[in-house]
Amino acid sequence: MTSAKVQTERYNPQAVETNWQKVWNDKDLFKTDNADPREKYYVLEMFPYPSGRIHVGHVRNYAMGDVVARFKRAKGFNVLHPMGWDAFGMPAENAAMKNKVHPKDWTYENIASMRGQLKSMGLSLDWTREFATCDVAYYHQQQKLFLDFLKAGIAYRKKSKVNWDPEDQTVLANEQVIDGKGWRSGVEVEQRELTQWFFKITDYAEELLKGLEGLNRWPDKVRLMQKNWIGKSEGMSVRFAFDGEDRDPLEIFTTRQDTLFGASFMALSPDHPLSKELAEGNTDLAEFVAECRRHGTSVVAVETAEKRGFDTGLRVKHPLEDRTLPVYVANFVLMDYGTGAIFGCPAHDQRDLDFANKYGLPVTPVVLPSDGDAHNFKILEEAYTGPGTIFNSDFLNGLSIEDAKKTVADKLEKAQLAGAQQGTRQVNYRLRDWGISRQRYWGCPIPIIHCDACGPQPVPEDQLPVELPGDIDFEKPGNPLDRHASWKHVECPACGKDAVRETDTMDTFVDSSWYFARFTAPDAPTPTQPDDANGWLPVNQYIGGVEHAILHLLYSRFFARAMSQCEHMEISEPFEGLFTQGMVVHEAYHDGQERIWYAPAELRFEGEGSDRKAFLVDSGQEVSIGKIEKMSKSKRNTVDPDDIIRSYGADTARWFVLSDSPPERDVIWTDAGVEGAHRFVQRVWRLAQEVAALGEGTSAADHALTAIAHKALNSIETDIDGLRFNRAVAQIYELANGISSSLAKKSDGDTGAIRDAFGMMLQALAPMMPHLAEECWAHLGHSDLLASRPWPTIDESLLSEDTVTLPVQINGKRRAEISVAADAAKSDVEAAVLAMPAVQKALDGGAPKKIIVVPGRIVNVVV
RNA sequence: GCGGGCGUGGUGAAAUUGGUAGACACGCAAGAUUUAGGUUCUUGUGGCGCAAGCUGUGGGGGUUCAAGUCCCUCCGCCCGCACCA
Repeated sequence: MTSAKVQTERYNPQAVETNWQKVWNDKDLFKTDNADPREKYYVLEMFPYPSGRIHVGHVRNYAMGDVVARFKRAKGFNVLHPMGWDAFGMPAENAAMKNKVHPKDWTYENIASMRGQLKSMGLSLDWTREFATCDVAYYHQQQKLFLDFLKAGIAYRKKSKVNWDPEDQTVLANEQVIDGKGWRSGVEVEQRELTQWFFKITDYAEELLKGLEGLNRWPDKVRLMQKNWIGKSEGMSVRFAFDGEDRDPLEIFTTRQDTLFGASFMALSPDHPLSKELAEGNTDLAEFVAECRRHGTSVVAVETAEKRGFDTGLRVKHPLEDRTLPVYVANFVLMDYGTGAIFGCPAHDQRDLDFANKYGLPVTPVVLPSDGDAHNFKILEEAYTGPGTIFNSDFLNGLSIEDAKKTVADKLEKAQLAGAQQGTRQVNYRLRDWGISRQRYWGCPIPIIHCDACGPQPVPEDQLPVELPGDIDFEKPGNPLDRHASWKHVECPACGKDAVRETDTMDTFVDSSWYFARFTAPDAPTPTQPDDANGWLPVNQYIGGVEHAILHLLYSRFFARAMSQCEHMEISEPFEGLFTQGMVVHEAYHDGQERIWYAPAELRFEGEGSDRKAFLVDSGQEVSIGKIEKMSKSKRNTVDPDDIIRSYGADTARWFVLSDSPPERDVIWTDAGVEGAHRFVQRVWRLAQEVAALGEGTSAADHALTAIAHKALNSIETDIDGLRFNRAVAQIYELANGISSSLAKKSDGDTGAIRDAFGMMLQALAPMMPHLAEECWAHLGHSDLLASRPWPTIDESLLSEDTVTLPVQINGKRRAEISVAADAAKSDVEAAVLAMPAVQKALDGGAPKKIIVVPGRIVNVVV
């Protein structure tokens, strides 16, 4: 140890962080100017629901976004990095019912405290663009959008089956129904027919599907999930004429028209109009239909349900041969897919086979596997769904499945031309229209007035916004808007007679389907102002949790198209790049039966590894250390970011969530990890003081440390661009190690190189630990702000070495190394390698069988 | 059931996409500094072995001069969808 010890003081994050936050804020450093001519870059994290407190998942999400924002700013982009609040929704109403606080007050108070928490993280956000979706100005625009959609035929009303919670007296979304029971009330959910507002997302099914192909900066996983959700299947609709009945033909949808000769029955959904009609005159059938309805929704019921049916006695004619098929009502046929009716081909569909076996219907195989024997191929308990050749099928015999599908489709379509109405090619999607009506108070009112004489009328534009009333009571269950004494009673805008407002509000997913567009124009009178939106959209980098892979992201993609159709903007995709980050998880502690859960702060720990034990601090009682799982209030395994920021500072928290774990993977929160992160903060500060104490020195451009710094910055740049923050962090550690060892053995003349390398390290650090970097930068005597400094220019000439060390393998095992010029010819390398003693020894006087030289990589000698 | 992903030291993980497996960090061990603890610094740290060396990326097999990476197969874990005709 040759260097004189520099007396260092400890870094005090609390004072330093608030100071720099104030400096940045006073200079409006992160306020975005739409007129700025530089290239635009829009980075957005999924905006939070104002639950009251931020959690470490938010910290991770916003830290990642902030790294990108600060880095892109340093790279010279005009960056938009805004923040807002997804503020409508049930929790506010639940709080109102429980604590007698108005949802509005509850929400805005939560926003105020969460805003304070986010500000303490030192995020480079443009706070002037902040809004909450419950702001009247925001939902005003949303109501206008709704009316535009209505005019364009994108919004419509229809009767539909919904999940109705009789306790809470509201409609529940499918994901709010758990095992057939309401997620909040725990009461058995009923199926009700209600008239609801829908968005015609199905009109965009094909576009939404095609658009996925172009989203190459989205995770494959999310694209695949959306593809499956849209669920395109190509087949045909086939019409079966009734035998001896004067009825319209029975229309079914199939993707397997090639197996038509194997058909042995028809099956209707219990909800099919024909089932309902027949049930009216048949009490047994009516009973069967009612029973089917009682089952249905819950996952368990579906899994275990036996295939059951009811023979209606009706018969239809087979479209391709001279025979008839019985028509059943069956519990496994869904009304809301296809036409609600199917033809059953037991040999090649497991459900149909189970059904046929139960009711003694014929099972005729028509697809023969390549190793099958046409005379002995039998289907007993397991349907054959694999590839093969068509047989037992008249004119289709010998064709492949694909050719048979085509032949049948052609034939039935031709028959249709001839007036026989037999079939048409058809594409079906699993995707359904989006029902947006919710019987709730705390949401965006649907701007419609119902008049007995004129029907539903849009609220005229000059009467917008339809504001939520402030005086509201939550004493009784049901929709408070509907109960309100005066709010809903209005005049019909068309005829002036007494009429009532629509009292349903919109699904909160509507609010989050276009908020990214609202950020682009801070004071826009229209939703987006096309000029601004078009310059900023699509969002260049969107970051959020994978739990929104389907609904939110699909709805937003739909909105981008629908809003473009209504001329609010001109884009099809809202998010050019998407990154789904992993969760922050933590051990959970319980009483052994997972009934009582304990917070980490209540416990002390003893031992290591498998001997590790946890005890209650108060009583000393031992508790069980449970699984590492998602932080949740109910399991009490949450960590409050405020505590971390108060004791270690925001930079430590940011550094911890960016380190170690790849950002798409879950990260385990541990105290040791946080302390490790904090030690690095202190170490950087010590380095800053030691470097500052060096004083000015001459810069030696050819110093080894200079090359290390340029290489590090170069790969950090690539890593941040690819959102591989954990690798960028590792690079910074290596650079810090390089600087430390140069300091330890410094000689006169190095000081300039050390100062320069440390400065570069601070610039690399700035996107991740902005306060610390800024403080160190100022400590080195700089008068400008690091936060507004451009990213350093990388000297390309320092990135490559003149000589490289190549591993030398003999028969694929590493036996030696050799130093050669980086641009050495293959033959020279070969000669040098062959002259090596280790190689000579291995060759034992002979010649090598083969020698492989991969320039800059490796040499392998095969003997 | 269908679809997708993953499996690397005591731990979190790297590996330029077929080219030195374990970068970086945590932990651990030994030593130094400190009044003590923490901090800090140095050295070591996949396993076996005194060593030369051998071995090693869930198991087995294959392709290749060369496999964590590609192919086949089995095992285990995770996620999504789920009677979608």
